[in-house]
Amino acid sequence: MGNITIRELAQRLGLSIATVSKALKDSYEISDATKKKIVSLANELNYSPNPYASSLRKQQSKTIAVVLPEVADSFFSLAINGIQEVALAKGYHVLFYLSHESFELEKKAINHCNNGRVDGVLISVSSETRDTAHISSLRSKNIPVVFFDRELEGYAAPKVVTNDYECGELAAKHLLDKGCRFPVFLSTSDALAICQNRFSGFANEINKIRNEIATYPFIINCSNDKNIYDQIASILEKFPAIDGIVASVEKLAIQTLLVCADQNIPIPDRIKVLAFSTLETAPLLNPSLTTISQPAFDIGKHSAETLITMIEKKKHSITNDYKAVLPSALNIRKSTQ
Amino acid sequence: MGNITIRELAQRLGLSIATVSKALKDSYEISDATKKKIVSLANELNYSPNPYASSLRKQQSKTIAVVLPEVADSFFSLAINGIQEVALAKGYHVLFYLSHESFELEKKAINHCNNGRVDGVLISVSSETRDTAHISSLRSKNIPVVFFDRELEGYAAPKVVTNDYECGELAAKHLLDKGCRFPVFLSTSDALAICQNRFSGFANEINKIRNEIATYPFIINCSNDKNIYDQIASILEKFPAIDGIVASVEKLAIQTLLVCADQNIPIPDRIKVLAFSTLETAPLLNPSLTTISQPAFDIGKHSAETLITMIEKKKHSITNDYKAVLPSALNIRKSTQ
DNA sequence: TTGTACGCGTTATCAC
DNA sequence: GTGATAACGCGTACAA
Repeated sequence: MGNITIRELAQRLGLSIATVSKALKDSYEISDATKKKIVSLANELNYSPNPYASSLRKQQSKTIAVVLPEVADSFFSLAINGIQEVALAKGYHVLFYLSHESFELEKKAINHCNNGRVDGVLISVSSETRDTAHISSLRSKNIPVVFFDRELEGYAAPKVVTNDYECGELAAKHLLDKGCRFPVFLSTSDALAICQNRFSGFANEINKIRNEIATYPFIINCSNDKNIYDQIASILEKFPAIDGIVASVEKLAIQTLLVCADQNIPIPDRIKVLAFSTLETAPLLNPSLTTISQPAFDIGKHSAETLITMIEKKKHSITNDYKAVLPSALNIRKSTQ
Repeated sequence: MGNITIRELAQRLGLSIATVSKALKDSYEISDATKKKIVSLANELNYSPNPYASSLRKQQSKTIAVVLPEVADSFFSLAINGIQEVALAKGYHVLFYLSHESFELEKKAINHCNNGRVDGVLISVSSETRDTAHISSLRSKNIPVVFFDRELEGYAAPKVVTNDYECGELAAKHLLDKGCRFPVFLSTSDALAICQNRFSGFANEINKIRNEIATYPFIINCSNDKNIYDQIASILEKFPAIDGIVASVEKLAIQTLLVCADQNIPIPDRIKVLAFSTLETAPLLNPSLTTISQPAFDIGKHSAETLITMIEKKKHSITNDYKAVLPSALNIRKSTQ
């Protein structure tokens, strides 16, 4: 509205629009004297260039989109911090879209990115996501995409992840070491690469001693977001032999602990619990929670750096098979003693 | 780039740009026949209008900014969910800026909003914020601002908050009830209205019985973000009489619990702890944590609704003295038994 | 019912 | 060193 424009500056100073524009960008073509006049008036009037006019002209928005399932989750909120740090440093703005684990919402979000609104997209896919057409459509418009954490197996794009397979092994080993005979892996989706990989590592270890172990479910999918609590409760009832749980994501961990608390299932005495999580309160829980903690901040940071490199270098530097693997750490606490 | 434009659609169909534009908006001026042709081609080519061109022309961006101190905090992450829900429903995009409790970063963020980039701003101020000039500058450009949770006392703008004063009273009453003689209030900033109000209520209760109580610090500011842990540790050392703590924000609560755990200070036996917090793990902590939990989601939701109402109704409906107060709840758990 | 033409605020090219 | 002017893609008076 009452916004001050470059044209107005020009008129007030009796100069041309072009001169003002150049002066504000400190072009060598403009004399120091007029530069000074222009800049000082601009400051005085608190002039700020209209970003959308500029975007339209330059065909770039200096904006990236971040599409993720949830923000009320310690992993994602830390990752966001990393993303924001890079964005701030490089002069990018950040648009957020939450999928809430819904494929439809994710598609909708991606479609908002298809028209010049953003220069690139950072995505951690929903647990429902199987199809990749929506993401391919970004590529067809030359909008770079980087996956972080929750990638899409088989889709060729740069990815920043953690060493999920090894951590799955580590989790299983730890539980077996601590005497578990019937550990089970709680998955949040059979399509997510992070779950698949974490489980593969887990299963690999379990299989080494499988003949010792009776048949019971190694993996259980808690897909429907609504009643995770009930699902976990019924699992524990149905398979009383279960003496170890690996929660593949934070939400499953918290619900597991709630179920055990409500049903007076002693941890670690009857069931040992290990969670993939960056929960800050893990050491304060009752009992303190053994976790495999991802380098969330660094994953966010590195993925944003990767994306911006692609945007600015026009993808020559980073290829679609680029994959950064940042290691997680096992933090042993009382829930698995 | 290879982006498909309205002009291209027009050329392919041998129509004018105006016709296409109108048809895509389902204008009554265009015949059904040509509408159909246009829409089907648009779909086929996956046409999506350039939002920045549209913003420029319409002088509105359908975008709001959210400026807040932190996202790795359960209150803010839940509030974000509320904001996003409304934004999605009303067709707005959301740009996030984190201040990390820094006034400079907050100013920088606000300055990005000063030029047509956003139609309105939702803000929860940093703990360093005292000056209001940066926010006034938004108003001078007719960009509506709504405060949520962390408002600025004395600055006339719509606000969505919780009943901080009453909750401060409630906190004090509860601790006194449970036998505390020397409860202390941990504040994160002496300038934040939420801290002032929570403390005022707290102090009001304490003062009722003040003559019974020796002199000790009723309120302590943990301002510097870096070493909150150390600050709390030294407070507890310096004032061993302290037998109750009210943590005014989540970060202070967690650090308090960590200090007590490390120093083997038994909760609630030696010190009772109550936190303003929406921590999902509060019931799972050791001991479970008594909280005053804010309606974070609803605060986010209502503030976004308020902002969008102002944007669309051009402020006639909502005045600067608008203030919505959503009540918090006391959840009594073991940390204060 | 459709088309012409202009402007939103910038940037970039080219002429002076 | 400075100034016209043409885009960028869209929306909308106003003609036709």
